[in-house]
Amino acid sequence: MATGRTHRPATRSRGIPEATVARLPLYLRALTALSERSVPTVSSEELAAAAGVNSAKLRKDFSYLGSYGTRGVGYDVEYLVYQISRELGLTQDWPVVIVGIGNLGAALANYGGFASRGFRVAALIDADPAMTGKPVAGIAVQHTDELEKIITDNGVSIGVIATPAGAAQQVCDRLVAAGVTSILNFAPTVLSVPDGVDVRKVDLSIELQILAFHEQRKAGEETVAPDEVASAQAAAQDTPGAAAAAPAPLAPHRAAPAAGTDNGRQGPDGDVPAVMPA
Amino acid sequence: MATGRTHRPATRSRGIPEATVARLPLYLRALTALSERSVPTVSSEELAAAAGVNSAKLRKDFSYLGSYGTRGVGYDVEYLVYQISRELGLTQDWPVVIVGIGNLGAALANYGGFASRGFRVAALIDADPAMTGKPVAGIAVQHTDELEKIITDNGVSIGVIATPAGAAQQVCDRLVAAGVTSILNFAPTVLSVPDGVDVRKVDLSIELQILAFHEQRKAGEETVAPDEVASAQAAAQDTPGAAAAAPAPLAPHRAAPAAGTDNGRQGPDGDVPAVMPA
DNA sequence: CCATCTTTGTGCACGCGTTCACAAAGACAT
DNA sequence: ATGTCTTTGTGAACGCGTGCACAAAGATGG
Repeated sequence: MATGRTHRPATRSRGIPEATVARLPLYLRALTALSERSVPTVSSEELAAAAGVNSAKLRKDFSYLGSYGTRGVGYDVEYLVYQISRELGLTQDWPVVIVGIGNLGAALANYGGFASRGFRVAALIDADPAMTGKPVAGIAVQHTDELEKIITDNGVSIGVIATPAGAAQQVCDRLVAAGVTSILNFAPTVLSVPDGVDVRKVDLSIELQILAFHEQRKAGEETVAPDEVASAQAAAQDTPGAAAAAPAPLAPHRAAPAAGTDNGRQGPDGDVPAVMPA
Repeated sequence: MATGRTHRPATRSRGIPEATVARLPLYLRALTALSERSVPTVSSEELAAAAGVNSAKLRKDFSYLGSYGTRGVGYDVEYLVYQISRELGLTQDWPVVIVGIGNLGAALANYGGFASRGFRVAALIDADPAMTGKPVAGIAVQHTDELEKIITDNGVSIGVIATPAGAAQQVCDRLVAAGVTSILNFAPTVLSVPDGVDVRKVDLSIELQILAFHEQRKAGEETVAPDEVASAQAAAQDTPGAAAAAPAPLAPHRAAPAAGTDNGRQGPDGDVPAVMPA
C-alpha cells in the first residue's frame, strides 16, 4: 500500500472513516469477481473471507454507507458494486497523468488496473526529449514543457509521479500549480504540498525494509527464548550473532561523534558494512 | 503504501509497535541524506520535518529503540543510522527473488532502492519460456521450474510477486513451500498463507481509488451538500426485494463500465480475471 | 399466522497509536 | 559551581479502529 497520506487531519467526511475507505476497493474487487460469476447475493461472511477481512468489520464498514443488506439473505452483489463505486467516485471518469516514463512509469502505463475502474491515462509526460513522441502503452509520450497545458486541457486532477527522487518535488509543485489536487507518489521523497492536496505514497524500498524487520525477528526467535528479556531490551536487541561486539548502546558518553569509527564497522556481523550507502 | 499485512495479530515483538516499524525506514532515509551532507547531529524537530512527521511521534518512536539522543543537542546522525539499520535487520544481506518479469517485474528489478539497502536480487523468475535466459537489469531470467532450487540454493526468505492475479496464489504457495517466509505482493489478489508468513501488499489500483474518493468529496464540497441523496437512497431502499428476482436495481450509469476501450475480454484488473477461491 | 432460522446492523469494550505537555538531563556560559 | 537554555524522553489523556456479542429484521416453512 502507499504509506500514509498527507494533511487532511480527520478525514471523516460526514461519516466514512479513513480505514473504511481504504477497504472499499478491496470489497469492490471481490464483488466484481462475484458479479462476473453471476452470483446474485453474498453474505458478509463469504465476502469477508474473499476480501481477507473480519466479517464484523465488513458489516460495520458497510453500515457507514447505509443499510444495503437484507437480513437473513445477505447483500445483492450488483447493487453493492454500484453503491461502493458511487461512494468511491468511480462512476465518473478520472483522467490521470503519469509523469516520469522510466521503467516504473511504463509499467504503470501498461497496468490494466487503471483503465478498468474509471481511470483513464490522459497523458504520459517525461523530461527526456528523447522520449517525446515515443509510444508507450499506445500513448505518445509528451515533454514536460507541455505539463501545464495538458493538465488544464484535460481537466486532470490526479497525477502520478514516477520520476527520480530529485525531480519529484519540482514536478509536484508544477502539478499542483496547474490544478492537480491528488497525487500518487512513487518517488522515494517526502513531498510537501499545500493544504487541500492529497498525497499518497507508494514506496517499494520501505515495504521491503518492513519485511526485513519481521524476517530478522523470526530468525532471532528460533535461537533465543523470546520471553521476558525486558531488561535486555534497552541494552541490546540485536541478533544473537551481532550482539557480541556492539558498542555499549546505552552509553550517553560518546560525546565525540565517532562517526564511522566504532559503530560504523560491525565486527562479527561482517557481511555488510553497517553504514548504508545511498 | 502497501495496504495492510496478513496474519500476525499483535505484531509487537516485545517492544516495537508496528506503526513505529513502518516509520523507521522513513527516518533512515532522511538520516542517510543528512549523513551524506556530513551533518553530525540533528534535533528531533529537524529530522521530523525532513521525514514529514510530528516531532513528538519521532521521539516516541526512537524511545522504543533506546535512549540514543543527547538532551540539549539532538541525535548523532551516524550512530542513529546504524542503530535503525540494525533494528530493521539491514546490517545483513537479504537475497530476494522477483517472480513475474513483466513490465512491473522489470521495473522492480531495475529499481535502485533495492540493492542500496541490503537487498540483493538473487534471481528473476518467469513462467514464460520465451523469457528464460533473457537478461533483465543485468540478470538472466530463470524459468519457474527452477523456483524451488533457486530458493533453497540461495537461502532466499523474501519473495516478490509481480505476476498476474491468476498466478499469484500458486506462486505464493510454491514460494512458501520452498522456505520463503516474507512476501511482497503486487498482484491484485488476497493471498492466503500459513501462520508465520508475512505478506505485505502493494496495490496501485487501490491507491488511485482512495484518491478518487477524496477527490470526489473535494469536488462535492464546493457545490452543494453532496450527501443526503435521500431520494436515491429511499428509492433504493425498497428495491432489494425485487432485486433477488430481477436483474437488480442498478443505477443508470455504467451498468457495464464500457468506459473507453477494452473490458470486453479482460478481467476487472486487466491482468487476469480474478477468480476468487470461495 | 406463528415459529424458527439465518444474517444483518450496532452498542460496547478494549487496545493501539497519536499528541500534548512537562520534568529531567545535559550543554554552555559566567 | 551555579544558572540558564536547549532538547530529549515519557506519563497521561484522547480518539480511532477492531472485534465481540446480541437484538432486530426479515426469510422460510408449517
